Amino acid sequence: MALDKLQSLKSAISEAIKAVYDHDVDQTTLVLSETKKEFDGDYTVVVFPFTKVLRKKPEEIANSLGAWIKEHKSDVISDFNVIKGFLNFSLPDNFWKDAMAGLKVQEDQGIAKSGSSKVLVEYSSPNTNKPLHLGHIRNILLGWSTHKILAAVGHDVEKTKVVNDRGIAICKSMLAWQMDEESKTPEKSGVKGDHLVGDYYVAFEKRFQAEYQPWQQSADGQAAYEARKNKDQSEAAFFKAHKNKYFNEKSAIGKAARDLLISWEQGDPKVRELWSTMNGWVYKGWEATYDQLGVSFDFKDYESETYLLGKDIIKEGLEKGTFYRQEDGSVWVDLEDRGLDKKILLRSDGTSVYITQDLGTAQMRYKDHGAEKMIYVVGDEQDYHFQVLFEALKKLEEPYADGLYHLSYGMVDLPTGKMKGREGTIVDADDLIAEVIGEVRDAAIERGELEEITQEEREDIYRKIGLAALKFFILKVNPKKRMVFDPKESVDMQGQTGPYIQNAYVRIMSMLRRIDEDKLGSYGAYANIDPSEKSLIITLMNYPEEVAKAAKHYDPSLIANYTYDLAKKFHKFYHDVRVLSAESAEAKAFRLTLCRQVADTLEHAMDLLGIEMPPRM
RNA sequence: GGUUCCGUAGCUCAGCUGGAUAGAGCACCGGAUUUCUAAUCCGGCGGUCCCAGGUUCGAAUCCUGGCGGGAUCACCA
Repeated sequence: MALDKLQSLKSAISEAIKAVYDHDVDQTTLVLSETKKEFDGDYTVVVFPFTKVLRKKPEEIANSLGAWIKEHKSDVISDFNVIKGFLNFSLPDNFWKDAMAGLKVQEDQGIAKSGSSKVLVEYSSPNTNKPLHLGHIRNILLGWSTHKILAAVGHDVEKTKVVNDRGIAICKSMLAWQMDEESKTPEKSGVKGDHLVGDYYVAFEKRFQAEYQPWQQSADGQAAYEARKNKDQSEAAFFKAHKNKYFNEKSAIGKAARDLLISWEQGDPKVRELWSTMNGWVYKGWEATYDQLGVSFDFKDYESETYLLGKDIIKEGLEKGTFYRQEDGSVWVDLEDRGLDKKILLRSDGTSVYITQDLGTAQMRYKDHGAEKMIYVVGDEQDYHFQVLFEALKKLEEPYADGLYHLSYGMVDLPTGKMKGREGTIVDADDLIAEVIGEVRDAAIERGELEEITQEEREDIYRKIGLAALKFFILKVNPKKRMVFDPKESVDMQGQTGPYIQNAYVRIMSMLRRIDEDKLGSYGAYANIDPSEKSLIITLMNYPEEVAKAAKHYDPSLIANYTYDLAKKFHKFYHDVRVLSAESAEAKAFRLTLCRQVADTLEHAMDLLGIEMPPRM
C-alpha cells in the first residue's frame, strides 16, 4: 500500500546516507513533505539536519544522496533536483498507480484503529427555560463531529447530555405561566414548545424588572446604593450587580419563584406536574431542532435525577483524607499544590454545589456505563471548573481520571459583538436553520436548476446544502478560538464553504452515473501522470493521518480544512484534464478510479463532520 | 491583581511536532465555458505573522518579557 511506497523512499535515503557517508540514521526521523508547487518534484527531504553530523555542506549532501539513489534505486525515484538544502524527488508513474491501487482496497478509508476505549461524549447540555441558539449549535456540531471522529479511529463511543431541568430558571417560566391568564400550550398557541417556555421566561424577567426598576428609585433602593462598597461604581452598574441579591432577599416575585422551587423539592404533586408538562414541551421542541441538525443521543441524564449524586464520592474523599471538612461542616478540596485554589465541594448545610453532582455523575458514568474516557463539550468559560473537577478526581485516584477531557470552545460572536438577550441579538437555532435552507432554495430557483426532480427530492437537497453551509462555516474554525459568525457569510455557497465541497462530490457522481464502474478496464499502461492527479493522490494518502490527528486533538476543524483542500484539488484536476473524454482508455480508467476515491473520501470526511452529500445540486 | 485562551491581508480563517518567496476564502479588478454541472477554474490587488529580546544554519511556529482582547477566580449553575 501507499505508505509502504513512501517507506521505500525513506529506506533509499537512509541506505544512501549509509553508502555515501557510512552513517546510520533513524528512518523515523526522516521527514518527507510534499514538494511546494513552485519547485520541481513530488516529495522533498530537508538535508539541513544532516549537516552537523556529516560535516558537509547541505548542497553537497543533497546532491550526493540524490545521485546515489538515482543510480542505485531507479525504481524508487525517477529524478531529483537540489535547491539549497532541499532535495526534491520526482517519483515514477508506477508509484502513483500503486499508491492509488492501495487507496482503493482500503476499508474505512485506511484509518488505523488506534483506539478501543469506551468513550462518553457529553454535549449540548442546555437549560430547559430557553430554546437553542447559535452558541448551542457550535456545541452540538462539535460534540457530534468529535464522537464521529473518535468512533472512526475505533473507540466505542456513546453520546450523552445532561438536561438541566431543575432549579430556579424553570421555576421562573412556570410562575410566569401560572400568572398568565391565557395559560398557553404549544398546541393552543401554535408556538414550538421550547420557544413558548422561553417566552414565559422572558415574561418573568419583564415582571421582575417592573418590580425592580421602581424599587431602585425608592428610599430603600437608594439606601442600598449609598451603602455600596465600591464608591466608584455607577448606579447602573451597582443595580446590575445587585440584581441577584434583590431577587433573593426583597423581591416578591422572586420569593414566589423560590417558593415554587421549594415546593418542587418537597415533591408537591401539582408543582411537579406543571414542571414535567412544561419540560415536556421543551424536550419536544428541542427534538425537532436536533432532528434538523441530524444529531442524537444514546442516553440522557436529567439533573433532577442526578443532582443528589456525589455525596458518596465526597464521603470516600473524606475517608481517604483527600478532602477535608471545615468547622462549619462544609467540605473542601485543596488543590493549591496543583496550581489551583481551595474549592468547596459541599455546602455547610450538606447540600450540593455544581461540582458535587459533576463528581457524582463522572463516577456514575464509570460504574454504570463503563466509561474509560469522558469528553465534555462545554464552553471555555468553564475551563476553571473542569480543571478543578479533573484534578479532584485525580487526587481521589479514580481509575478514569486520566481519561477526562474538556473540549473547550470559544464563544460565538456576531459582527456587531456579543449576542445579548436584552438587545434581542440572540440568533435562534431554528430561525437560523430555516433561513439558511431558504437561502439555498431561493438561489436554486433563481438558477432554474433541479427542475426535473420531485419537490420532495428538491427540498431534501436544499436542506443538505443549507446545513452544509452552516455546519462547515462553524466547524472549519479551530474550536478553541472565539469565532465571529456573520449570518450573511454562513449562507455563502462559493469558495471555502460546505457547498463547494459538495459540488466536487456532485461533479464526480454526475460522471459516475454515465459509466459502468465495473467495466473500466486496466490503467496499467497509463503514463505521464498529471500534476493535478499526483496532488490528489498525495492528499488522499494523507487522509488516515489527518483523521488520527483530529482524534488526538479532538479537533473537527482539521477534517473540515482537509475536505476543503481535497475538494479544491479535485476542482483543479477537473478543470485541467478530461475524464470521460480522456485521451486514452487507460487515462479514463485511471481518472475515474481516482474520482471514485475522491468522492468516497469526501463523503466519509464530511460524514465525520455530520454533513450529508446530495446526489446532485 | 492571579490563572488561562487568543492576537497572521480590509474582513473571516488556515499554517504553529522549526525549513524554500507566509497561504486560502470573501471583498475589489480582469480573464476562461456555448459544459464530464461556472455552486468551477486562472490572473491581479492586498502582510512590520501584536512588540522586544533569546535559542538555531534557519522562527509565524520554540523560550522569556511586554502590549492588546476574551474568559475565569461565588456555600450560582
